[in-house]
Amino acid sequence: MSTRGSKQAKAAMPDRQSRESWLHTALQALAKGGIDQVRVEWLARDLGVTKGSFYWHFKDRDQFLEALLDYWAEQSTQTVIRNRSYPDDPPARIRAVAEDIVRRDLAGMDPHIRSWTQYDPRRAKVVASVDKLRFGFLRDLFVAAGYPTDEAALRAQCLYRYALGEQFILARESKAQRLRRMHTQIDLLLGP
Amino acid sequence: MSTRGSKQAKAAMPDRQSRESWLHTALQALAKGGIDQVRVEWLARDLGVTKGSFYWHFKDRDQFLEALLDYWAEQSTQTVIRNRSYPDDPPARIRAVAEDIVRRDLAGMDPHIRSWTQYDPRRAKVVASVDKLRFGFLRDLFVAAGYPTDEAALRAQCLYRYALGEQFILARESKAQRLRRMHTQIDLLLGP
DNA sequence: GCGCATCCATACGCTGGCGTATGGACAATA
DNA sequence: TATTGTCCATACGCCAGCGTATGGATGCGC
Repeated sequence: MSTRGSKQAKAAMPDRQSRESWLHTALQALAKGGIDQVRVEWLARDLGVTKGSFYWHFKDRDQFLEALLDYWAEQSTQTVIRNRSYPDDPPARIRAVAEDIVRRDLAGMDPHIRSWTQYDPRRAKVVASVDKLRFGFLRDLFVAAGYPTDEAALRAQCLYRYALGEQFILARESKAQRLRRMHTQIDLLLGP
Repeated sequence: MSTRGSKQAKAAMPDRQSRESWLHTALQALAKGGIDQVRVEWLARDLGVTKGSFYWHFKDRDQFLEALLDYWAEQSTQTVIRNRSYPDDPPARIRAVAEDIVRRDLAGMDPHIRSWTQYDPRRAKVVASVDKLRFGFLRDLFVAAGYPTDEAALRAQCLYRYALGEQFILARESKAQRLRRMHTQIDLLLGP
């Protein structure tokens, strides 16, 4: 889809570089104020350039927003997949992953993403695929912890929805509180 | 704050009536497309009137949005409080309430509300108060089911966050599936 | 040097949605 | 009937943000 390379596969860097910086800045803006904080001229100001750059890299705002959603999806899935030395003991592993979810405010933009995409089928599809991948990851953790697939799926769904809901509620609570609750929540899921 | 009555407390109806119809229509719009679907002229078209009416009832859009949030809070809390003949058996009661939460798409606008208000302290406060009330309601249900206060609070928080997360994910799943999962989720919470 | 491609600056037109000004339409009261 | 208050229609000014047109600036190949 993004074949802007002119001739061979020589150096696609200079283009992609700046293209990605637009997307990155846009994600920052989205995270802190929702989709209507993503304005071409505001991003340009943040980047220290003008709209001219934007309209060279992207056709228009709509196409940019599509790219932005894909970019978010890529970032999100990568963050899940990149398992950076979690413990081996399954329960401890689950706890570590959950802590990670809370710590990274990376997830803090989920509300905005979902509010933005919820009733647009094309966009909702992208979010759904991210959910699917995240959920699969969690479910495998519970499977590794010894639960049969159905039970594991159930508990993973519970945890995933809990984590999602968690982000939406507080916004004004300490991370310590969130972590504590998350732990007790996981204990509940790992118990019976 | 809304002292528009000119003389006595005779009939505040004609005014408030139309005022509320604006708010009601705005909530509809908000529910299906987020806060930037709430445009003065669009609401006017939906209502079959013109902006003239709007600016008679409200000072400007900002003040209207404030009123809208209050209106949402009122609706939400009323919906929770109005316990319309739930069963007496605590577990069954919890199940019934949870089903109610799923059935009414009333809750479907939570994502939009939260995305809209999340990083505005004044508005977040309103949402927090609604959360508090809803949560208290749920916690009391678990207390009634025999759990000590702490345990009850924990499980209520779990359920509340679960229910919240639930709304954000699907948007394209059948209600039957949602209900089934909600039930199994509650069984998990009522178990140990 | 020249030509060509990449990337951005400047300046402008255009539209959508906010807010205002003003004047009806209608009902109630006197 | 005249008056007053409530509610809405019409018409306009205004501006923020999108998109475009055009012309540098810079770097690379030859």
